[in-house]
Amino acid sequence: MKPRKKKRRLAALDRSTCPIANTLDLVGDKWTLLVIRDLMFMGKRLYGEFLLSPEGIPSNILADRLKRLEETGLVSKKPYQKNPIRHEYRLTPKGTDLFPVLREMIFWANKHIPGTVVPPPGLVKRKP
Amino acid sequence: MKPRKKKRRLAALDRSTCPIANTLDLVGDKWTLLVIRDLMFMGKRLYGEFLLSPEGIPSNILADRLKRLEETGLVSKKPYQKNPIRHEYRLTPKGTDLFPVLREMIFWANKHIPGTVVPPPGLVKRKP
DNA sequence: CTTTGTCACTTGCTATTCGCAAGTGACGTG
DNA sequence: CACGTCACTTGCGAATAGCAAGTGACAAAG
Repeated sequence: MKPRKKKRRLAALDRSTCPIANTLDLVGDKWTLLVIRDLMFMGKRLYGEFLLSPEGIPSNILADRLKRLEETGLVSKKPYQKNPIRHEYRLTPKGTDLFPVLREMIFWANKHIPGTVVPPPGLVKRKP
Repeated sequence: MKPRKKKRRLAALDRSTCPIANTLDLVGDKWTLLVIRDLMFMGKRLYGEFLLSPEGIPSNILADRLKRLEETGLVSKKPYQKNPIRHEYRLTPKGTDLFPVLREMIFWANKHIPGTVVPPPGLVKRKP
C-alpha cells in the first residue's frame, strides 16, 4: 500500500478565522490575482489569452490556478462553441466582488511604486 | 568556478508596469500581508509577538518577511531599549497606506467566506 | 562565576512548489 | 494523411516552505 501523501495545496485552508488570512488562502499568491485582473479589466476569457499577458505566466501554473479558481467558486468555466469544443472562463459574482481589493491595490501602487501604469479613470471608478 | 546562481527572490521585480503585478511582487504571498495585519490591527511590534498569531508563521519565514518589508520600505525597524538591545517594527506611511486593501479583503471575506470573524466596526472604518 | 532562562533570530534538512521546455490529444485545414 | 493550432500535461531541476534544532547576547538565580 502506498501511503497516501498528505495533501497540502497552495495554502492550507482554515489557518484561522481571520478574514484576511482566509482571503489569502484563496488568492494570496503571485499569479492568482493577475488572472482575475485579466478577467476583470482586460476582458480575457480564453486560456490562450491569459498566456499572452506581459508577466508571462507559465502554462502549467495557469492551468492550476484556473482549476483552483473554479473549485473555490471565483471563476466559472463553460463551453461556448463546439467543433472544436472550447471553453471560456468568467468571473462569478464572488469573483467580481474582488473589484475593490484590486482597485485599492492599483491606487496604492500608483501612489507608491514609480513606473506603474495609471489606468483610465473609468476602469477603476465604481463597480456597476 | 562555481557559476553564480541566479538570484530570484520571492518575486522577480518588474514583471510588468501593471500596478497590481507590482503590488503582488511586494506583498503577494501567503504571509506578508498577515504580518502587516498584525502591525496594522493587532498592535504588534516585536518579533515574538508575530510568532504568536494563530496562523503560526514559522520563525525563519517571519525573519525573511520582516527583512524584505524593511528593504522595500513598508516597515521600519529601530531599537527601543538597550540591555538587552531590542528592536521594534512599525509600519511606514507606505505600509499604512495598504489599509484600504486589507479593509476590502475583510469586507470581501465577511461576505463570501462563512466563518470569518467580523471585526469591530471602528477597526475597519477609516484610516486616521 | 557557573547555570539556567529568554529573546531574537539562524541554520540544516527534507517536502513541496515553481517554472522552463517538451509532450499529448483533439480537432481543422490543405 | 501530413501539418498546424489550441488547450492543456508532464518531466525535471531549481527555488521556496516549514519543521526542528542551534546560536549568541544578555539577565537573573544560586
